[in-house]
Amino acid sequence: MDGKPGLRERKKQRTHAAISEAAITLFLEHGFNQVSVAQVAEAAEVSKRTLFAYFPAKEDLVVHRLADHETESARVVRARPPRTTPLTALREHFLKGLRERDPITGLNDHPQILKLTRMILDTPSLVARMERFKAGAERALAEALRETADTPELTARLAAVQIVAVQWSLAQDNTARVTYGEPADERYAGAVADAEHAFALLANGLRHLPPRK
Amino acid sequence: MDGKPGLRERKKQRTHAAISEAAITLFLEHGFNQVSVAQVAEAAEVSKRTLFAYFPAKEDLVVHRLADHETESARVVRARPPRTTPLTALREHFLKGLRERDPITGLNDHPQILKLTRMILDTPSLVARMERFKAGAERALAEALRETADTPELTARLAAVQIVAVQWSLAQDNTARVTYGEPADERYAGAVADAEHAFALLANGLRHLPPRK
DNA sequence: ACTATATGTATACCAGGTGCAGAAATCTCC
DNA sequence: GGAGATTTCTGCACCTGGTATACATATAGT
Repeated sequence: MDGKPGLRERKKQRTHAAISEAAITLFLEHGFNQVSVAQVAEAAEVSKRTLFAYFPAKEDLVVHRLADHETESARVVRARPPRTTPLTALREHFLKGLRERDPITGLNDHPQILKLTRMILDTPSLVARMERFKAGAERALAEALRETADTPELTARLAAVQIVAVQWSLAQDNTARVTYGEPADERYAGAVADAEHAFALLANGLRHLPPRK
Repeated sequence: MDGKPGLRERKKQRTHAAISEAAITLFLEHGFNQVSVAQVAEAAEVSKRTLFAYFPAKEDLVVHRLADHETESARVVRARPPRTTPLTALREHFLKGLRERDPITGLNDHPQILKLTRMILDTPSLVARMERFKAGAERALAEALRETADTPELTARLAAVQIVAVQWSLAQDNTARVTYGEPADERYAGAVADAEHAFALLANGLRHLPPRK
């Protein structure tokens, strides 16, 4: 598909990677707010102006790595096997993520990833930036539902926001526990049980929330 | 409860109101990003530093008016009549909001409110600020569910994020349509139908999303 | 009226982000 | 392989949101 990326293209990729690496290294060492973009630029041997040509905002130096995940749920729904409901496919995919300790599930305690996760959660501007990913994920998933599940627009959007919110909530819970010190392997069983519970709730609805006596 | 607010207290309230008013006026006239906080401070006849003593960030000049709504769902759940499920109480409350054209439902086309809404939705940093309200609403609602519905922690959190996400989605839809030019009174019937559908989905679950053939 | 305290101001400063003019590298075509 | 067009990088000045410091003013309580 791409026999010769061209020198220019390769150089761009290398610069992009260099900036990102320098940024993550510095951020992990001193904290996001303690490092200025000027310092990152200097460490990457690039001008501040160039840095902003590659990354539109300081926060993107960190979160651009999660860009692929934005459309992950949508892709899973589109690629689901025949006779499988979207929810089933998404549940299976999430459980697979837990098994594989995919950082997106929050169930990963490798020190590097743990530290990065903690930094993100402790930095309001980074959390805000993550929320925008959530919005993107909702849009993409709604689109996938509409197209592959013959679902009316409104239903697709409502289902999408519920699903994304629940996945996010599960991941946050795992992250919180692992961050608190619980080893991922110990948390695994509980994480699976919680995920099953969550997807069951999603499937069966909230009508069983008890009334006031 | 407060017989004598005291001169100091009253002055503070007046300053607060003056700054907020000056800000909204200027923002509506020229746009959020086109007006600097320095200009707002000058219009309110206050120093920049004082402005930041009253409002922690520029965005708060706009969104502080919605602060009350943050715990609205939680209050509704706590105050629900006997033998009423949380979901029923929330549905009734939302429908009442539609009837009364509560701006929080998106179903309000008064020019002032419409313009303000449009401005918020068109300004990324303001949208981000709104997301933080959403998070607060989720926490408060989860707490209310846990306490008044005898629901385990996880279930309460999951239910809360779903409910808040759906309400938000409904409001956004209404806002989009009204912003697009549809009069609120014309939209009303559709908004009610959509809300009923959304709460039914919330109650009954997503298990009926069709499989891939 | 007098003093402790809360509130406001002026000024200087920092960091993220952008606009601009020109230098340097890359590509293209001969 | 070199000349010119094009893209990318750079340095610099500049704007804005937000904070620190040090000082002035107004209020509250006696």
